[in-house]
Amino acid sequence: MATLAFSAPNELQELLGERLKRLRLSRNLDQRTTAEKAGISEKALRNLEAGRGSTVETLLRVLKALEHLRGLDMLAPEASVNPLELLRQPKPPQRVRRPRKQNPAG
Amino acid sequence: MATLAFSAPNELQELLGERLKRLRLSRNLDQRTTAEKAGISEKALRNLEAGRGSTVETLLRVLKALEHLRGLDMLAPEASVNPLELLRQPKPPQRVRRPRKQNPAG
DNA sequence: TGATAACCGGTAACTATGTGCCTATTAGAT
DNA sequence: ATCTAATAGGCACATAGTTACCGGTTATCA
Repeated sequence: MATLAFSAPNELQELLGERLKRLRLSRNLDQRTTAEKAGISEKALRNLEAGRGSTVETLLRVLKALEHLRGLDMLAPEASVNPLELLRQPKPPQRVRRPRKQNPAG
Repeated sequence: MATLAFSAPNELQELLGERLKRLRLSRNLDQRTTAEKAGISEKALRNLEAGRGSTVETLLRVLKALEHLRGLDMLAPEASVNPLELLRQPKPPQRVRRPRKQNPAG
């Protein structure tokens, strides 16, 4: 591990790119085929793999092309609500709730 | 589940956005604080959460702000090489390998 | 070792996203 | 029911990513 400790935005993009590339290689797909399957240009794929900047759409298309959409599940889990909450709340919160005011300290 | 079955690029972006929003709410963070912490504008965060298009950089910054970088680990695992391969290959493949030619069918 | 496909990176034109600002809606607390 | 902060989205301009094309490098096969 250790890699995630850096966590500067650019480093993270490069890290993600490297991993996607390894994922692609493990699928034995070349850039041309992958880009084609994803419906993007080879250059966009290269930029993604090099951590040189991409869009979320490009990322998702590539994940799909690599048949790794399960990664999305893990990126942000479907429901991360506390089971306890479910018992009390009929519907999930739409906003963050903050106490309205401090006690006016009388 | 089921959600991932649709897998049209736009649907996926919206799905990802919804999940990120739920993640943020589960952290009890509002958009302003989150955007600030991530170093992006509130509008960019709104676009991300609404699945209206974002950059990978924005996504990663938000994940970091939500302290959910572990999601990246799972998105694309650090090393997805088959243990068996490790025994034979001194270094991981840099390119996809394809057989050069068919047998000229003599 | 030689051949060649896979990979890499630059540019220019186009398109999409980010930012800042502004107004409207509304969930949730009182 | 009322109040208000959180959320939502439009617009104009700045910035960043995508595409298509190019020539150069190099891993890997033969």
